[in-house]
Amino acid sequence: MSVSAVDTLREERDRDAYAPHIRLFLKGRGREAMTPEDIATLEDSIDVVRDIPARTIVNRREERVRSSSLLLEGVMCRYMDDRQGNRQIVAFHVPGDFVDLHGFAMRHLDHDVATLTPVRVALVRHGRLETIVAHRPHLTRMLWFSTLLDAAMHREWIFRLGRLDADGRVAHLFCELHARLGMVDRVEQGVFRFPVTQIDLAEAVGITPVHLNRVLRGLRERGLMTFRSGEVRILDHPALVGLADFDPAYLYGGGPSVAGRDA
Amino acid sequence: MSVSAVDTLREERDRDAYAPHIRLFLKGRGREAMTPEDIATLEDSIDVVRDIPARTIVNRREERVRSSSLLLEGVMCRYMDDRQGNRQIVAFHVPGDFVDLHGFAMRHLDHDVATLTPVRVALVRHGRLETIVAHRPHLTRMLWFSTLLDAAMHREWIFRLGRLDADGRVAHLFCELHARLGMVDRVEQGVFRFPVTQIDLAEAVGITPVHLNRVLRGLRERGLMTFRSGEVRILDHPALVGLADFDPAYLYGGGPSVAGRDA
DNA sequence: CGTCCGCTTGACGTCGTTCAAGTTGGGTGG
DNA sequence: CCACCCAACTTGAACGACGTCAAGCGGACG
Repeated sequence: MSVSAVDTLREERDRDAYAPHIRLFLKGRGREAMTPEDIATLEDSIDVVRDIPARTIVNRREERVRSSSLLLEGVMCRYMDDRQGNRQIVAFHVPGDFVDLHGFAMRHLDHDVATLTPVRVALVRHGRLETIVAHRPHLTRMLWFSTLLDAAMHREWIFRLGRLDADGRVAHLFCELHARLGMVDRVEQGVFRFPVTQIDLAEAVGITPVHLNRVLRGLRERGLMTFRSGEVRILDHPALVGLADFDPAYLYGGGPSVAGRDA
Repeated sequence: MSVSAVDTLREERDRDAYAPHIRLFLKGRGREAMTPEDIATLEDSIDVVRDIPARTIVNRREERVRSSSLLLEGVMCRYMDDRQGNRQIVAFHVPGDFVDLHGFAMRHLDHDVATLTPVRVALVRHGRLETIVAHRPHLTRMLWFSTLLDAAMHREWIFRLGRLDADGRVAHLFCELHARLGMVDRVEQGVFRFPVTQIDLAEAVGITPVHLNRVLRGLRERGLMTFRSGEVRILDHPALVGLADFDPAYLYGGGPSVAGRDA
Protein backbone atom coordinates (compact mmCIF):
# COMPACT_ATOMS: atom_id res chain seq x y z
CA MET A 1 0.00 0.00 0.00
CA SER A 2 1.39 3.38 -0.97
CA VAL A 3 1.97 6.18 1.50
CA SER A 4 -0.72 8.32 -0.08
CA ALA A 5 -3.19 5.48 0.23
CA VAL A 6 -2.42 5.29 3.92
CA ASP A 7 -2.90 9.04 4.20
CA THR A 8 -6.21 8.78 2.43
CA LEU A 9 -7.31 6.08 4.81
CA ARG A 10 -6.29 8.08 7.84
CA GLU A 11 -8.01 11.17 6.54
CA GLU A 12 -11.15 9.20 5.93
CA ARG A 13 -11.11 7.83 9.44
CA ASP A 14 -10.65 11.31 10.89
CA ARG A 15 -13.49 12.71 8.90
CA ASP A 16 -15.76 9.91 9.88
CA ALA A 17 -15.02 10.42 13.55
CA TYR A 18 -16.87 13.69 13.20
CA ALA A 19 -19.60 12.29 10.98
CA PRO A 20 -20.74 9.11 12.66
CA HIS A 21 -24.20 9.05 11.14
CA ILE A 22 -23.40 9.46 7.51
CA ARG A 23 -20.29 7.32 7.77
CA LEU A 24 -21.80 4.64 5.53
CA PHE A 25 -23.51 6.91 2.99
CA LEU A 26 -22.27 6.04 -0.52
CA LYS A 27 -19.53 3.94 1.05
CA GLY A 28 -17.84 2.07 -1.75
CA ARG A 29 -19.61 4.11 -4.44
CA GLY A 30 -17.81 7.36 -4.71
CA ARG A 31 -17.98 8.53 -1.14
CA GLU A 32 -14.38 9.74 -1.58
CA ALA A 33 -15.67 12.27 -4.08
CA MET A 34 -17.39 14.03 -1.19
CA THR A 35 -15.32 16.85 0.28
CA PRO A 36 -14.93 17.25 4.06
CA GLU A 37 -17.28 20.23 3.73
CA ASP A 38 -19.88 18.09 1.98
CA ILE A 39 -19.64 15.51 4.71
CA ALA A 40 -19.88 18.09 7.45
CA THR A 41 -22.83 19.77 5.77
CA LEU A 42 -24.69 16.53 5.42
CA GLU A 43 -23.95 15.49 8.96
CA ASP A 44 -25.14 18.86 10.24
CA SER A 45 -28.35 18.46 8.29
CA ILE A 46 -29.46 15.57 10.45
CA ASP A 47 -32.39 16.55 12.55
CA VAL A 48 -32.83 13.55 14.85
CA VAL A 49 -31.87 9.92 15.09
CA ARG A 50 -34.77 7.61 15.71
CA ASP A 51 -35.26 3.94 16.57
CA ILE A 52 -38.22 2.24 14.98
CA PRO A 53 -39.53 -1.27 15.73
CA ALA A 54 -39.75 -4.05 13.16
CA ARG A 55 -42.74 -4.25 10.83
CA THR A 56 -43.65 -0.60 11.04
CA ILE A 57 -44.94 1.45 8.14
CA VAL A 58 -42.78 4.56 8.02
CA ASN A 59 -44.40 6.29 5.11
CA ARG A 60 -47.64 5.67 3.31
CA ARG A 61 -47.99 6.40 -0.37
CA GLU A 62 -49.53 9.75 -1.27
CA GLU A 63 -48.61 11.05 2.17
CA ARG A 64 -46.70 14.35 2.09
CA VAL A 65 -43.04 13.67 2.96
CA ARG A 66 -41.25 16.35 4.95
CA SER A 67 -38.03 14.61 5.83
CA SER A 68 -35.94 11.76 4.46
CA SER A 69 -34.38 8.84 6.31
CA LEU A 70 -30.79 7.71 6.17
CA LEU A 71 -30.75 4.12 7.37
CA LEU A 72 -28.10 3.49 10.03
CA GLU A 73 -28.97 -0.01 11.19
CA GLY A 74 -31.46 -2.71 10.21
CA VAL A 75 -33.42 -3.59 7.07
CA MET A 76 -36.21 -1.63 5.43
CA CYS A 77 -38.22 -2.12 2.27
CA ARG A 78 -40.42 -0.32 -0.18
CA TYR A 79 -43.46 -2.04 -1.66
CA MET A 80 -46.82 -1.64 -3.29
CA ASP A 81 -49.96 -3.73 -2.93
CA ASP A 82 -52.37 -4.66 -5.68
CA ARG A 83 -56.05 -4.37 -4.88
CA GLN A 84 -56.36 -7.95 -3.65
CA GLY A 85 -53.65 -7.10 -1.15
CA ASN A 86 -50.81 -9.02 -2.79
CA ARG A 87 -47.60 -7.26 -2.01
CA GLN A 88 -44.72 -6.56 -4.37
CA ILE A 89 -41.54 -5.46 -2.68
CA VAL A 90 -39.63 -3.14 -5.03
CA ALA A 91 -36.56 -2.41 -2.91
CA PHE A 92 -34.66 -3.59 0.13
CA HIS A 93 -32.60 -1.10 2.10
CA VAL A 94 -29.54 -1.69 4.22
CA PRO A 95 -27.36 0.56 6.37
CA GLY A 96 -25.93 3.49 4.45
CA ASP A 97 -28.97 3.81 2.17
CA PHE A 98 -30.83 7.08 1.93
CA VAL A 99 -34.15 5.27 1.91
CA ASP A 100 -36.60 7.92 0.75
CA LEU A 101 -34.40 10.72 -0.47
CA HIS A 102 -36.48 10.75 -3.65
CA GLY A 103 -39.34 11.99 -1.46
CA PHE A 104 -37.52 15.31 -1.41
CA ALA A 105 -37.89 15.98 -5.13
CA MET A 106 -41.20 14.13 -5.48
CA ARG A 107 -42.88 15.58 -2.37
CA HIS A 108 -44.98 12.46 -1.96
CA LEU A 109 -44.25 8.84 -2.77
CA ASP A 110 -45.94 6.36 -5.04
CA HIS A 111 -45.38 3.44 -2.66
CA ASP A 112 -45.15 2.54 1.02
CA VAL A 113 -41.96 2.40 3.07
CA ALA A 114 -41.67 0.02 6.03
CA THR A 115 -39.18 -1.53 8.40
CA LEU A 116 -38.61 -5.28 8.30
CA THR A 117 -36.36 -5.44 11.37
CA PRO A 118 -35.89 -2.93 14.17
CA VAL A 119 -34.01 -0.02 12.62
CA ARG A 120 -32.16 3.15 13.48
CA VAL A 121 -32.56 6.04 11.06
CA ALA A 122 -31.21 9.56 10.84
CA LEU A 123 -33.83 12.05 9.68
CA VAL A 124 -33.00 14.99 7.43
CA ARG A 125 -35.64 17.67 7.04
CA HIS A 126 -36.35 18.74 3.49
CA GLY A 127 -35.71 22.36 4.34
CA ARG A 128 -32.09 21.36 4.93
CA LEU A 129 -31.95 19.62 1.58
CA GLU A 130 -33.29 22.75 -0.09
CA THR A 131 -30.40 24.70 1.37
CA ILE A 132 -27.98 22.12 0.06
CA VAL A 133 -29.48 22.27 -3.44
CA ALA A 134 -29.28 26.07 -3.33
CA HIS A 135 -25.67 26.31 -2.16
CA ARG A 136 -23.78 23.07 -2.70
CA PRO A 137 -23.91 21.92 -6.31
CA HIS A 138 -21.40 19.14 -5.83
CA LEU A 139 -23.13 17.63 -2.84
CA THR A 140 -26.43 18.02 -4.67
CA ARG A 141 -25.06 15.96 -7.48
CA MET A 142 -23.94 13.25 -5.06
CA LEU A 143 -27.40 13.12 -3.53
CA TRP A 144 -28.96 13.00 -6.97
CA PHE A 145 -26.57 10.20 -7.87
CA SER A 146 -27.61 8.22 -4.82
CA THR A 147 -31.26 8.32 -5.90
CA LEU A 148 -30.21 7.17 -9.36
CA LEU A 149 -28.43 4.23 -7.79
CA ASP A 150 -31.84 3.13 -6.55
CA ALA A 151 -33.14 3.46 -10.08
CA ALA A 152 -30.27 1.28 -11.34
CA MET A 153 -31.18 -1.34 -8.75
CA HIS A 154 -34.80 -1.12 -9.88
CA ARG A 155 -33.71 -1.84 -13.43
CA GLU A 156 -31.76 -4.86 -12.32
CA TRP A 157 -34.82 -5.95 -10.36
CA ILE A 158 -36.81 -5.76 -13.61
CA PHE A 159 -34.20 -7.91 -15.30
CA ARG A 160 -34.39 -10.37 -12.43
CA LEU A 161 -38.16 -10.76 -12.77
CA GLY A 162 -38.29 -10.56 -16.53
CA ARG A 163 -35.50 -12.86 -17.59
CA LEU A 164 -34.65 -15.26 -14.76
CA ASP A 165 -36.41 -18.36 -13.50
CA ALA A 166 -37.13 -18.83 -9.81
CA ASP A 167 -33.66 -20.21 -8.98
CA GLY A 168 -31.98 -17.39 -10.83
CA ARG A 169 -34.11 -14.72 -9.20
CA VAL A 170 -33.29 -15.88 -5.72
CA ALA A 171 -29.62 -16.29 -6.56
CA HIS A 172 -29.55 -12.83 -8.11
CA LEU A 173 -31.17 -11.20 -5.12
CA PHE A 174 -28.69 -12.77 -2.72
CA CYS A 175 -25.78 -11.82 -4.97
CA GLU A 176 -26.94 -8.23 -4.81
CA LEU A 177 -27.38 -8.27 -1.05
CA HIS A 178 -23.98 -9.88 -0.66
CA ALA A 179 -22.38 -7.14 -2.74
CA ARG A 180 -24.25 -4.27 -1.10
CA LEU A 181 -23.74 -5.45 2.45
CA GLY A 182 -20.11 -6.13 1.64
CA MET A 183 -19.63 -2.48 0.73
CA VAL A 184 -20.78 -1.43 4.19
CA ASP A 185 -18.76 -4.10 6.02
CA ARG A 186 -21.63 -6.35 6.92
CA VAL A 187 -20.24 -9.52 5.34
CA GLU A 188 -17.68 -11.85 6.84
CA GLN A 189 -16.47 -14.75 4.72
CA GLY A 190 -19.64 -14.94 2.77
CA VAL A 191 -21.89 -14.81 5.83
CA PHE A 192 -24.27 -11.97 6.65
CA ARG A 193 -27.43 -11.30 8.56
CA PHE A 194 -30.59 -10.55 6.65
CA PRO A 195 -33.41 -11.20 9.09
CA VAL A 196 -36.47 -11.25 6.88
CA THR A 197 -39.02 -14.03 6.37
CA GLN A 198 -39.31 -16.32 3.39
CA ILE A 199 -42.60 -14.57 2.73
CA ASP A 200 -40.74 -11.26 2.36
CA LEU A 201 -38.31 -12.83 -0.07
CA ALA A 202 -41.15 -14.37 -2.06
CA GLU A 203 -42.84 -10.98 -2.28
CA ALA A 204 -39.62 -9.53 -3.61
CA VAL A 205 -38.85 -12.06 -6.32
CA GLY A 206 -42.42 -12.53 -7.49
CA ILE A 207 -42.98 -16.19 -6.64
CA THR A 208 -45.11 -17.89 -4.00
CA PRO A 209 -43.71 -18.54 -0.54
CA VAL A 210 -44.18 -22.27 -1.11
CA HIS A 211 -42.07 -22.22 -4.23
CA LEU A 212 -39.50 -19.94 -2.66
CA ASN A 213 -39.07 -22.53 0.05
CA ARG A 214 -38.40 -25.22 -2.55
CA VAL A 215 -35.91 -22.98 -4.34
CA LEU A 216 -34.03 -22.38 -1.09
CA ARG A 217 -33.95 -26.10 -0.48
CA GLY A 218 -32.54 -26.64 -3.96
CA LEU A 219 -29.80 -24.06 -3.46
CA ARG A 220 -28.96 -25.58 -0.10
CA GLU A 221 -28.86 -29.16 -1.44
CA ARG A 222 -26.62 -28.09 -4.29
CA GLY A 223 -24.27 -26.47 -1.80
CA LEU A 224 -24.64 -22.96 -3.22
CA MET A 225 -25.97 -21.12 -0.17
CA THR A 226 -28.10 -21.39 2.92
CA PHE A 227 -30.67 -19.07 4.46
CA ARG A 228 -31.65 -19.94 8.02
CA SER A 229 -32.97 -17.87 10.90
CA GLY A 230 -32.08 -14.62 9.21
CA GLU A 231 -28.54 -15.60 8.31
CA VAL A 232 -27.24 -15.99 4.77
CA ARG A 233 -24.23 -18.14 3.98
CA ILE A 234 -22.82 -17.86 0.50
CA LEU A 235 -21.04 -21.19 -0.04
CA ASP A 236 -20.34 -21.21 -3.77
CA HIS A 237 -20.28 -17.63 -4.94
CA PRO A 238 -19.17 -18.32 -8.53
CA ALA A 239 -21.96 -20.85 -9.02
CA LEU A 240 -24.49 -18.42 -7.59
CA VAL A 241 -23.24 -15.65 -9.87
CA GLY A 242 -23.53 -18.00 -12.82
CA LEU A 243 -27.06 -19.04 -11.95
CA ALA A 244 -28.06 -15.39 -11.52
CA ASP A 245 -26.24 -13.99 -14.55
CA PHE A 246 -25.02 -11.45 -12.01
CA ASP A 247 -22.82 -8.52 -12.93
CA PRO A 248 -22.38 -6.00 -10.11
CA ALA A 249 -21.54 -3.12 -12.46
CA TYR A 250 -24.96 -1.57 -11.85
CA LEU A 251 -24.06 -1.01 -8.21
CA TYR A 252 -21.43 1.50 -9.32
CA GLY A 253 -18.80 0.24 -6.92
CA GLY A 254 -16.24 3.01 -6.83
CA GLY A 255 -18.75 5.68 -7.74
CA PRO A 256 -20.13 7.41 -10.80
CA SER A 257 -16.90 7.85 -12.70
CA VAL A 258 -15.14 4.51 -12.49
CA ALA A 259 -16.25 2.57 -15.54
CA GLY A 260 -16.55 5.79 -17.49
CA ARG A 261 -12.84 6.55 -16.88
CA ASP A 262 -13.38 10.20 -16.25
CA ALA A 263 -11.12 12.33 -18.40
CA MET B 1 -63.08 28.48 -17.92
CA SER B 2 -61.95 31.37 -15.77
CA VAL B 3 -60.17 34.42 -17.13
CA SER B 4 -57.00 33.60 -15.26
CA ALA B 5 -57.01 30.09 -16.70
CA VAL B 6 -57.24 31.57 -20.16
CA ASP B 7 -54.35 33.90 -19.32
CA THR B 8 -52.32 30.98 -18.09
CA LEU B 9 -52.98 29.14 -21.29
CA ARG B 10 -51.99 32.09 -23.40
CA GLU B 11 -48.86 32.65 -21.40
CA GLU B 12 -47.95 29.01 -21.79
CA ARG B 13 -48.43 29.18 -25.52
CA ASP B 14 -46.27 32.30 -25.76
CA ARG B 15 -43.48 30.73 -23.77
CA ASP B 16 -43.58 27.61 -25.86
CA ALA B 17 -43.30 29.60 -29.06
CA TYR B 18 -39.80 30.46 -27.93
CA ALA B 19 -39.02 27.01 -26.59
CA PRO B 20 -40.08 24.63 -29.32
CA HIS B 21 -37.78 21.81 -28.33
CA ILE B 22 -38.57 21.49 -24.68
CA ARG B 23 -42.26 22.20 -25.24
CA LEU B 24 -43.20 18.68 -24.14
CA PHE B 25 -40.74 18.28 -21.25
CA LEU B 26 -42.67 17.39 -18.07
CA LYS B 27 -45.87 18.29 -19.87
CA GLY B 28 -48.72 17.27 -17.61
CA ARG B 29 -46.39 16.63 -14.66
CA GLY B 30 -45.61 19.96 -13.18
CA ARG B 31 -44.27 21.76 -16.19
CA GLU B 32 -46.18 24.83 -14.95
CA ALA B 33 -43.85 24.91 -11.96
CA MET B 34 -41.06 25.85 -14.32
CA THR B 35 -40.53 29.61 -14.57
CA PRO B 36 -40.05 31.32 -17.93
CA GLU B 37 -36.38 31.69 -16.98
CA ASP B 38 -36.11 27.96 -16.32
CA ILE B 39 -37.65 27.22 -19.67
CA ALA B 40 -35.42 29.68 -21.47
CA THR B 41 -32.33 28.32 -19.73
CA LEU B 42 -33.15 24.77 -20.65
CA GLU B 43 -33.97 25.68 -24.23
CA ASP B 44 -30.70 27.57 -24.51
CA SER B 45 -28.84 24.56 -23.21
CA ILE B 46 -29.67 22.55 -26.28
CA ASP B 47 -26.60 21.91 -28.33
CA VAL B 48 -27.97 20.32 -31.48
CA VAL B 49 -31.06 18.57 -32.73
CA ARG B 50 -30.38 15.29 -34.41
CA ASP B 51 -32.34 12.74 -36.43
CA ILE B 52 -31.49 9.11 -35.84
CA PRO B 53 -32.75 6.09 -37.81
CA ALA B 54 -34.77 3.27 -36.29
CA ARG B 55 -32.99 0.39 -34.54
CA THR B 56 -29.85 2.33 -33.68
CA ILE B 57 -27.91 1.96 -30.48
CA VAL B 58 -27.47 5.46 -29.13
CA ASN B 59 -25.49 4.64 -26.05
CA ARG B 60 -23.73 1.51 -24.93
CA ARG B 61 -23.44 0.60 -21.29
CA GLU B 62 -20.20 1.60 -19.59
CA GLU B 63 -19.60 4.17 -22.29
CA ARG B 64 -18.83 7.64 -20.95
CA VAL B 65 -21.87 9.89 -21.52
CA ARG B 66 -21.16 13.53 -22.31
CA SER B 67 -24.59 14.75 -23.29
CA SER B 68 -28.17 13.78 -22.64
CA SER B 69 -31.04 13.42 -25.11
CA LEU B 70 -34.43 15.00 -24.90
CA LEU B 71 -36.70 12.94 -27.15
CA LEU B 72 -38.73 15.11 -29.52
CA GLU B 73 -40.27 12.55 -31.82
CA GLY B 74 -40.36 8.74 -32.06
CA VAL B 75 -39.89 5.87 -29.62
CA MET B 76 -36.73 4.82 -27.81
CA CYS B 77 -35.98 2.17 -25.24
CA ARG B 78 -33.47 1.15 -22.63
CA TYR B 79 -32.56 -2.49 -22.17
CA MET B 80 -30.02 -4.97 -20.93
CA ASP B 81 -29.06 -8.36 -22.32
CA ASP B 82 -28.23 -11.46 -20.33
CA ARG B 83 -25.24 -13.46 -21.44
CA GLN B 84 -27.25 -15.70 -23.76
CA GLY B 85 -28.36 -12.54 -25.50
CA ASN B 86 -31.92 -12.47 -24.20
CA ARG B 87 -33.01 -8.89 -23.99
CA GLN B 88 -34.96 -7.25 -21.20
CA ILE B 89 -36.37 -3.86 -22.05
CA VAL B 90 -36.54 -1.77 -18.87
CA ALA B 91 -38.04 1.44 -20.24
CA PHE B 92 -39.84 2.86 -23.24
CA HIS B 93 -39.46 6.53 -24.05
CA VAL B 94 -41.85 8.82 -25.86
CA PRO B 95 -41.68 12.47 -26.91
CA GLY B 96 -41.05 14.82 -24.00
CA ASP B 97 -38.87 12.30 -22.13
CA PHE B 98 -35.35 13.20 -21.11
CA VAL B 99 -34.11 9.74 -22.07
CA ASP B 100 -30.71 9.57 -20.44
CA LEU B 101 -30.62 12.53 -18.13
CA HIS B 102 -29.46 10.17 -15.39
CA GLY B 103 -26.27 9.80 -17.42
CA PHE B 104 -25.39 13.28 -16.20
CA ALA B 105 -25.15 12.32 -12.54
CA MET B 106 -23.97 8.76 -13.20
CA ARG B 107 -21.39 9.60 -15.88
CA HIS B 108 -21.85 6.21 -17.51
CA LEU B 109 -24.90 3.99 -17.80
CA ASP B 110 -25.58 0.46 -16.65
CA HIS B 111 -27.65 -0.38 -19.74
CA ASP B 112 -27.95 0.32 -23.46
CA VAL B 113 -30.13 2.99 -25.03
CA ALA B 114 -31.54 2.49 -28.53
CA THR B 115 -34.10 3.84 -30.95
CA LEU B 116 -37.03 1.66 -31.97
CA THR B 117 -38.39 4.01 -34.62
CA PRO B 118 -36.74 6.91 -36.41
CA VAL B 119 -36.39 9.64 -33.80
CA ARG B 120 -35.53 13.29 -33.38
CA VAL B 121 -33.64 14.22 -30.24
CA ALA B 122 -32.32 17.44 -28.76
CA LEU B 123 -28.88 17.01 -27.21
CA VAL B 124 -27.82 18.85 -24.06
CA ARG B 125 -24.14 18.78 -23.18
CA HIS B 126 -23.36 17.92 -19.60
CA GLY B 127 -21.32 21.07 -19.18
CA ARG B 128 -24.57 22.98 -19.59
CA LEU B 129 -26.24 20.85 -16.97
CA GLU B 130 -23.39 21.55 -14.58
CA THR B 131 -24.04 25.25 -14.98
CA ILE B 132 -27.71 24.69 -14.25
CA VAL B 133 -26.93 22.71 -11.09
CA ALA B 134 -24.54 25.45 -9.98
CA HIS B 135 -26.89 28.37 -10.55
CA ARG B 136 -30.50 27.29 -10.82
CA PRO B 137 -31.64 25.26 -7.82
CA HIS B 138 -35.28 25.19 -8.82
CA LEU B 139 -34.61 23.96 -12.33
CA THR B 140 -32.15 21.46 -10.88
CA ARG B 141 -34.88 20.09 -8.72
CA MET B 142 -37.22 19.75 -11.71
CA LEU B 143 -34.56 17.85 -13.62
CA TRP B 144 -33.93 15.65 -10.61
CA PHE B 145 -37.66 15.05 -10.36
CA SER B 146 -37.82 13.99 -13.97
CA THR B 147 -35.20 11.28 -13.40
CA LEU B 148 -37.17 10.11 -10.37
CA LEU B 149 -40.23 9.80 -12.54
CA ASP B 150 -38.30 7.18 -14.48
CA ALA B 151 -37.56 5.41 -11.21
CA ALA B 152 -41.28 5.46 -10.36
CA MET B 153 -42.02 3.88 -13.73
CA HIS B 154 -39.35 1.27 -13.04
CA ARG B 155 -41.08 0.40 -9.79
CA GLU B 156 -44.39 -0.02 -11.54
CA TRP B 157 -42.61 -2.16 -14.13
CA ILE B 158 -41.43 -4.37 -11.27
CA PHE B 159 -44.99 -4.63 -10.04
CA ARG B 160 -46.13 -5.53 -13.53
CA LEU B 161 -43.65 -8.38 -13.80
CA GLY B 162 -43.89 -9.54 -10.22
CA ARG B 163 -47.63 -9.56 -9.60
CA LEU B 164 -49.48 -9.74 -12.91
CA ASP B 165 -50.09 -12.62 -15.30
CA ALA B 166 -49.40 -12.24 -19.00
CA ASP B 167 -52.76 -10.61 -19.79
CA GLY B 168 -52.37 -8.17 -16.94
CA ARG B 169 -48.82 -7.26 -17.89
CA VAL B 170 -49.75 -6.40 -21.44
CA ALA B 171 -52.84 -4.51 -20.33
CA HIS B 172 -50.78 -2.61 -17.76
CA LEU B 173 -48.13 -1.63 -20.26
CA PHE B 174 -50.69 -0.30 -22.70
CA CYS B 175 -52.50 1.57 -19.92
CA GLU B 176 -49.24 3.29 -19.09
CA LEU B 177 -48.46 4.14 -22.69
CA HIS B 178 -51.99 5.43 -23.15
CA ALA B 179 -51.61 7.70 -20.13
CA ARG B 180 -48.13 8.92 -21.00
CA LEU B 181 -48.84 9.57 -24.65
CA GLY B 182 -52.08 11.26 -23.65
CA MET B 183 -50.10 13.77 -21.59
CA VAL B 184 -48.14 14.81 -24.67
CA ASP B 185 -51.18 14.93 -26.97
CA ARG B 186 -50.42 11.77 -28.89
CA VAL B 187 -53.74 10.04 -28.22
CA GLU B 188 -56.99 10.66 -30.06
CA GLN B 189 -60.09 8.84 -28.85
CA GLY B 190 -58.12 5.97 -27.45
CA VAL B 191 -56.00 5.55 -30.57
CA PHE B 192 -52.26 6.14 -30.73
CA ARG B 193 -49.23 5.11 -32.72
CA PHE B 194 -46.63 2.89 -31.07
CA PRO B 195 -44.69 1.36 -33.93
CA VAL B 196 -42.73 -1.41 -32.22
CA THR B 197 -42.77 -5.13 -32.93
CA GLN B 198 -44.45 -7.83 -30.89
CA ILE B 199 -40.95 -9.03 -30.12
CA ASP B 200 -40.18 -5.67 -28.51
CA LEU B 201 -43.32 -5.88 -26.42
CA ALA B 202 -42.50 -9.44 -25.38
CA GLU B 203 -39.02 -8.34 -24.31
CA ALA B 204 -40.60 -5.64 -22.20
CA VAL B 205 -43.21 -7.70 -20.37
CA GLY B 206 -41.04 -10.76 -19.85
CA ILE B 207 -42.93 -13.35 -21.87
CA THR B 208 -42.15 -15.09 -25.17
CA PRO B 209 -43.19 -13.50 -28.44
CA VAL B 210 -45.37 -16.52 -29.14
CA HIS B 211 -47.31 -16.06 -25.96
CA LEU B 212 -47.49 -12.31 -26.40
CA ASN B 213 -49.17 -12.92 -29.71
CA ARG B 214 -51.77 -15.11 -28.02
CA VAL B 215 -52.36 -12.52 -25.32
CA LEU B 216 -52.95 -9.83 -27.95
CA ARG B 217 -55.39 -12.10 -29.69
CA GLY B 218 -57.22 -12.63 -26.42
CA LEU B 219 -57.47 -8.91 -25.73
CA ARG B 220 -58.67 -8.31 -29.27
CA GLU B 221 -61.30 -11.08 -29.15
CA ARG B 222 -62.61 -9.78 -25.85
CA GLY B 223 -62.95 -6.33 -27.36
CA LEU B 224 -60.52 -4.65 -24.98
CA MET B 225 -57.94 -3.33 -27.42
CA THR B 226 -56.15 -3.95 -30.69
CA PHE B 227 -52.52 -3.61 -31.72
CA ARG B 228 -51.92 -3.74 -35.45
CA SER B 229 -49.20 -2.29 -37.68
CA GLY B 230 -47.93 -0.05 -34.94
CA GLU B 231 -51.29 1.37 -33.98
CA VAL B 232 -52.95 0.85 -30.60
CA ARG B 233 -56.71 1.14 -30.17
CA ILE B 234 -58.00 1.16 -26.64
CA LEU B 235 -61.58 -0.06 -26.96
CA ASP B 236 -62.61 -0.79 -23.37
CA HIS B 237 -60.40 1.29 -21.12
CA PRO B 238 -62.15 0.44 -17.82
CA ALA B 239 -61.82 -3.28 -18.50
CA LEU B 240 -58.18 -2.86 -19.39
CA VAL B 241 -57.54 -0.88 -16.22
CA GLY B 242 -59.25 -3.59 -14.20
CA LEU B 243 -57.23 -6.36 -15.80
CA ALA B 244 -54.03 -4.43 -15.16
CA ASP B 245 -54.81 -3.22 -11.67
CA PHE B 246 -53.71 0.10 -13.09
CA ASP B 247 -53.50 3.27 -11.02
CA PRO B 248 -51.80 6.16 -12.83
CA ALA B 249 -50.80 7.93 -9.61
CA TYR B 250 -47.17 6.90 -10.12
CA LEU B 251 -47.00 9.01 -13.26
CA TYR B 252 -47.38 12.13 -11.10
CA GLY B 253 -49.87 13.79 -13.43
CA GLY B 254 -49.89 17.40 -12.31
CA GLY B 255 -46.38 17.24 -10.96
CA PRO B 256 -44.62 16.54 -7.70
CA SER B 257 -46.94 18.41 -5.37
CA VAL B 258 -50.42 17.36 -6.39
CA ALA B 259 -51.27 14.36 -4.22
CA GLY B 260 -49.10 15.74 -1.45
CA ARG B 261 -51.18 18.93 -1.34
CA ASP B 262 -48.29 21.21 -0.79
CA ALA B 263 -48.78 23.43 2.23
C1' DC C 1 -48.44 -25.27 28.21
C1' DG C 2 -50.95 -23.71 24.43
C1' DT C 3 -51.18 -20.82 20.43
C1' DC C 4 -49.76 -18.71 16.39
C1' DC C 5 -46.89 -17.69 12.67
C1' DG C 6 -43.66 -19.19 9.60
C1' DC C 7 -41.54 -23.13 7.56
C1' DT C 8 -41.86 -27.64 5.09
C1' DT C 9 -43.54 -31.23 2.10
C1' DG C 10 -46.84 -33.67 -1.11
C1' DA C 11 -50.24 -34.02 -4.94
C1' DC C 12 -52.27 -31.98 -8.61
C1' DG C 13 -53.66 -28.28 -11.91
C1' DT C 14 -52.54 -24.46 -15.02
C1' DC C 15 -50.21 -20.89 -17.37
C1' DG C 16 -46.65 -19.99 -20.22
C1' DT C 17 -42.71 -22.11 -22.88
C1' DT C 18 -40.87 -24.77 -26.53
C1' DC C 19 -40.68 -26.61 -30.93
C1' DA C 20 -42.46 -26.67 -35.31
C1' DA C 21 -44.95 -25.34 -39.34
C1' DG C 22 -47.18 -22.16 -41.83
C1' DT C 23 -49.00 -17.22 -43.37
C1' DT C 24 -48.87 -12.33 -44.17
C1' DG C 25 -47.19 -8.08 -45.85
C1' DG C 26 -43.91 -4.39 -46.69
C1' DG C 27 -39.74 -3.65 -49.37
C1' DT C 28 -36.60 -4.66 -53.28
C1' DG C 29 -35.13 -5.72 -57.74
C1' DG C 30 -36.10 -7.51 -62.27
C1' DC D 1 -46.00 -4.06 -62.31
C1' DC D 2 -45.03 -8.31 -60.71
C1' DA D 3 -42.17 -11.75 -58.34
C1' DC D 4 -39.63 -12.69 -54.72
C1' DC D 5 -37.83 -12.35 -50.03
C1' DC D 6 -37.48 -11.92 -45.34
C1' DA D 7 -38.89 -10.50 -41.00
C1' DA D 8 -42.70 -10.46 -38.28
C1' DC D 9 -46.81 -12.56 -37.18
C1' DT D 10 -49.86 -16.67 -36.34
C1' DT D 11 -51.39 -21.16 -34.88
C1' DG D 12 -51.04 -26.01 -33.01
C1' DA D 13 -49.37 -29.64 -29.83
C1' DA D 14 -46.66 -31.29 -26.03
C1' DC D 15 -44.00 -30.27 -22.06
C1' DG D 16 -42.52 -28.25 -17.77
C1' DA D 17 -42.09 -24.67 -14.18
C1' DC D 18 -44.59 -22.70 -10.87
C1' DG D 19 -49.06 -22.08 -8.43
C1' DT D 20 -52.71 -23.96 -5.56
C1' DC D 21 -54.55 -26.56 -2.03
C1' DA D 22 -53.90 -29.19 1.93
C1' DA D 23 -51.73 -31.05 5.88
C1' DG D 24 -48.22 -31.30 9.34
C1' DC D 25 -44.13 -29.43 11.89
C1' DG D 26 -41.37 -26.42 14.95
C1' DG D 27 -39.94 -22.69 17.60
C1' DA D 28 -41.02 -18.21 19.96
C1' DC D 29 -43.82 -15.95 23.07
C1' DG D 30 -47.44 -15.11 26.29
